[in-house]
Amino acid sequence: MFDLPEIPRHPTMTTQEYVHARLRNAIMVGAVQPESTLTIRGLAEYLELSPTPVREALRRLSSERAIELLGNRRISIPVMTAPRLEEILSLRMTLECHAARRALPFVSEVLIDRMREIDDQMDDYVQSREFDALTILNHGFHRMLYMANPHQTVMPVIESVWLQLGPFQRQMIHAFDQFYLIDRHKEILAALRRRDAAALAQAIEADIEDGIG
Amino acid sequence: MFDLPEIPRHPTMTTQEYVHARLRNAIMVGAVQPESTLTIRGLAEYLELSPTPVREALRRLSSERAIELLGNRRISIPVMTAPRLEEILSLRMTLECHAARRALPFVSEVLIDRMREIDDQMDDYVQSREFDALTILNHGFHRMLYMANPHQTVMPVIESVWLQLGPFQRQMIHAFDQFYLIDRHKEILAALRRRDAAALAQAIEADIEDGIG
DNA sequence: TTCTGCATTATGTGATATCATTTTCGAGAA
DNA sequence: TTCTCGAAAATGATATCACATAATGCAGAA
Repeated sequence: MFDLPEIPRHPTMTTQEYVHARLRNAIMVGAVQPESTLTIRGLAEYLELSPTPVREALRRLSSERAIELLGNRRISIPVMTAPRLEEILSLRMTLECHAARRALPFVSEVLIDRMREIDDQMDDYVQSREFDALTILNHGFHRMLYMANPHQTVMPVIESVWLQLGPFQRQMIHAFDQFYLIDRHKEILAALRRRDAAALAQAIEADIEDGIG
Repeated sequence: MFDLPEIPRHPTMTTQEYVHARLRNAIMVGAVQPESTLTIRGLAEYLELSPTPVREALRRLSSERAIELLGNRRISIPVMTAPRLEEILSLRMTLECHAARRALPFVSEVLIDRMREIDDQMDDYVQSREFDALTILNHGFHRMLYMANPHQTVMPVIESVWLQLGPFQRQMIHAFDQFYLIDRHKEILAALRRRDAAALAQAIEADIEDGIG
């Protein structure tokens, strides 16, 4: 019925945080099918814990627009339509360009090197065809840039957009040739080294655009 | 201790939804002081209901970044600093310009007329100095424009940003002369009538900029 | 076979109980 | 007076329970 990839649970985590993180990860990498029927009690039984923390985790995911809590006892992954996909990708471009532009003044050579390391790791995962790990690394690559801005407030919003694109992650990442994505990352790194805001925005837009396939 | 403005409760609302709506409204109009100490049980007692729905509402508000659930049993309104305020306002400009640009093709004369009606109402509330209602109406004015886009996905994000600015709403709205805000609305309406995207974005940026005071 | 009611089951919501931790606050020491 | 320590109270997290309601499935009719 469910197949939620396991994630490590740190001892400091509350049960609700663990459920949230596990569901979030599953949705993000596209492991939850849009047509799967979710119930609070069903998930609680699957995870072997009480409904209370599950309900709280689901409510949070609903606020992050990863799922929809319909009034009639149905929980669903939002249905994707062509206009909605276009809308979300457009929002993603706007947000990530905004974040990149405002992070640029805080970007150091050390940071660029660390981003390049992630990109190198991604090349390996492309070889071994570990797509879920690839998705996580791709997000990590972008996150590292945007988080350079110590005052940033946009990161949670971007994460929410990534979540909304999650159910299509596997389709996109399978259907599409990965080399484009990687090349765009190289363009992003080059723009960062030159501290070229315009080129950076253009590279990020192209990177996101490629995701459409 | 608390003073949460009452709101109507529709019979279809769950308790959790009611608590969320009431707290959200209170934060949005700036009725919750940043230094006020919130507890789940304290709020539950004040609202005369059990802690369960209160905790769920608080978690949702935390996901919307209206409040922060600190690990050590403290719930707080995020502290505002000058760089954070600048960051949030910058994000608000980016988001609302994006939303406006993408709503413009769907804007009708009827919609513009309805926006003008809200603006007229605002003039009245300025006279009677009903600032909380003015805040709600101002949001309604903007929301009506952005929601014209039937596929929009950005509105919840903008609402989240409004929430984060909530604790400073009363300060801003008191300290600042309202006529600027109203004038900017007139500029927005004029740009809409001309279907002038550039002027629209400029007017919205100016409207948000004025909020700084 | 297909549709319609109705009894059964499943589900979400909210209240309550319990437990581990943190906070609070006062007594005694410095 | 101010600081330290520990007992008492408060708090958050989770499990469980009760209730209303929605979904399900089966029996009988068409």
